[in-house]
Amino acid sequence: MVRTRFAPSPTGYLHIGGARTALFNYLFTRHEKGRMILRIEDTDIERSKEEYTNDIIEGLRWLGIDWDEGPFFQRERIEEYRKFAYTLLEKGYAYRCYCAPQVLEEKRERAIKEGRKPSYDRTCRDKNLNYTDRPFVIRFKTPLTGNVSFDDLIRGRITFQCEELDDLVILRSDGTPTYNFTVVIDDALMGITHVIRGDDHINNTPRQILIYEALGYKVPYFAHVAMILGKDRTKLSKRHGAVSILEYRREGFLPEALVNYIARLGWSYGDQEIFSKEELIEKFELRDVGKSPSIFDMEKLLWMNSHYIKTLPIEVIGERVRTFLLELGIDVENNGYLYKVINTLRPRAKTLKEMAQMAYFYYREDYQFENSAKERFFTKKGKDVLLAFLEKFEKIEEINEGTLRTVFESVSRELEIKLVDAVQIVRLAISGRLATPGIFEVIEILGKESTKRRIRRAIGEIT
RNA sequence: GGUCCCAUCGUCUAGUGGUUUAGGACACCGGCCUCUCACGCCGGAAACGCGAGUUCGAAUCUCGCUGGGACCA
Repeated sequence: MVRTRFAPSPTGYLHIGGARTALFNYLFTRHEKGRMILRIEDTDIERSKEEYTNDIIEGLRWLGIDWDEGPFFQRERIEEYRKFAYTLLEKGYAYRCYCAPQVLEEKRERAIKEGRKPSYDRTCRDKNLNYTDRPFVIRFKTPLTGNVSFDDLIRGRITFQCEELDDLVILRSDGTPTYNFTVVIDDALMGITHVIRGDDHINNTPRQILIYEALGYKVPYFAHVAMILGKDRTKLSKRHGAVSILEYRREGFLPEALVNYIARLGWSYGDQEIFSKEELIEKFELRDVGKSPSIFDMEKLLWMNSHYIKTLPIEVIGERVRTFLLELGIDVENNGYLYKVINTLRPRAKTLKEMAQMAYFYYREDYQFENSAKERFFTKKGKDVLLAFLEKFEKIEEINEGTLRTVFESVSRELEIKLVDAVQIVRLAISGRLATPGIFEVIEILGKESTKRRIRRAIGEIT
């Protein structure tokens, strides 16, 4: 049975890159009908924060990426790692190293100056030292010769020469285990069969394989996914805008859009662009994941988001846009009126936040009139147009496109202005803006009384 | 600096030796629709990093170079 894990360090928010790694793990696992584990790698006490852990978990939940076991916290497992470090020591796969940090630092600097590789010179490797009164680290005994290779599920065979690897520290002098060690212990103990992670870990892989072998555990399959880069082609970081995935939620993105977008970043299925989650699970294969890094493109994400705004069931959009209306101080029911409003806004809004802003005038009559538009249309002539419109509008029995069109046409004919100008003046009066959904549908939705009040208010604005 | 990875339109990518005048999508440009803004529809511009080799034939295989990235220091 396939077992995977997503193992973030809570030293930062869940960003696009992490979310994609999680998604690929999730899609692969569900496709294979396996089990996915969430493990929080919080051994770096200095930099790990609970705030980040919460952000990661909430981000995953929001995206609909669920897991089967965990979250497990490495901080609670320190004793376990320590035990295994000593096991390696006893079996002769590791040794105590008493080299003082300052001495190591001096040697390193000298090596760099002389143009040699600054790796540990293995002073303590074969001395079998065991002083109890002096601080020491435990180092892994890397083979001096030979090579380590593995068949990456995305990249094919990757080989490293052992000479290039030095004897890495697995347990620090304060008794805390190091990253490359804890990962192996956990992946082995948790029965992980497929490690899907960012390709920034490729260089760690040979060291980890050596530890698996020393411990006698089966080496899992590895799949290294290329990084997601910012516009400047460097690793995505705080400089590139929205940090946490939850920031996208705040900005009015839909999780469906984000999941779809992220999935297509580095993975493809012919020419298809739009995938539901079920479809992704059905079609996702590691062999279709690309090898080259990709650049995050906000424009395409926005397009994807507007696609889902247009196509998701209206009740779903209604429920979600309510949050954003509430932020504008508008508390609404998820009912028929909202649905009418949404239907006019769907083709226009790229985000839910934008949709809420556009919807403001449908719910409130205290909207501001756009300044430049006011200057252009709220003139003496404009006032006449509004007065004429109001007079005719009050007389019509039923509000529909036909009757409204007649009103606009006669107003423009009588005052000798273009139809478009009559429409724009009324549009500005009833919404405060010059770009809105079609004027007829807007008036139909607002209703006769509200429309009249709005027109009168606008007339009052004109001096 | 060392190691490792990567390389098709600006961006995401299809393409696995001939079906390719290299396809789709975003963005961009033009047109249509039209009460504004959008949506939609139609059309356009836009790429195989360079150089050798293998082959009858290479975007596709091999090597080198160049460029980019990551990790370690």
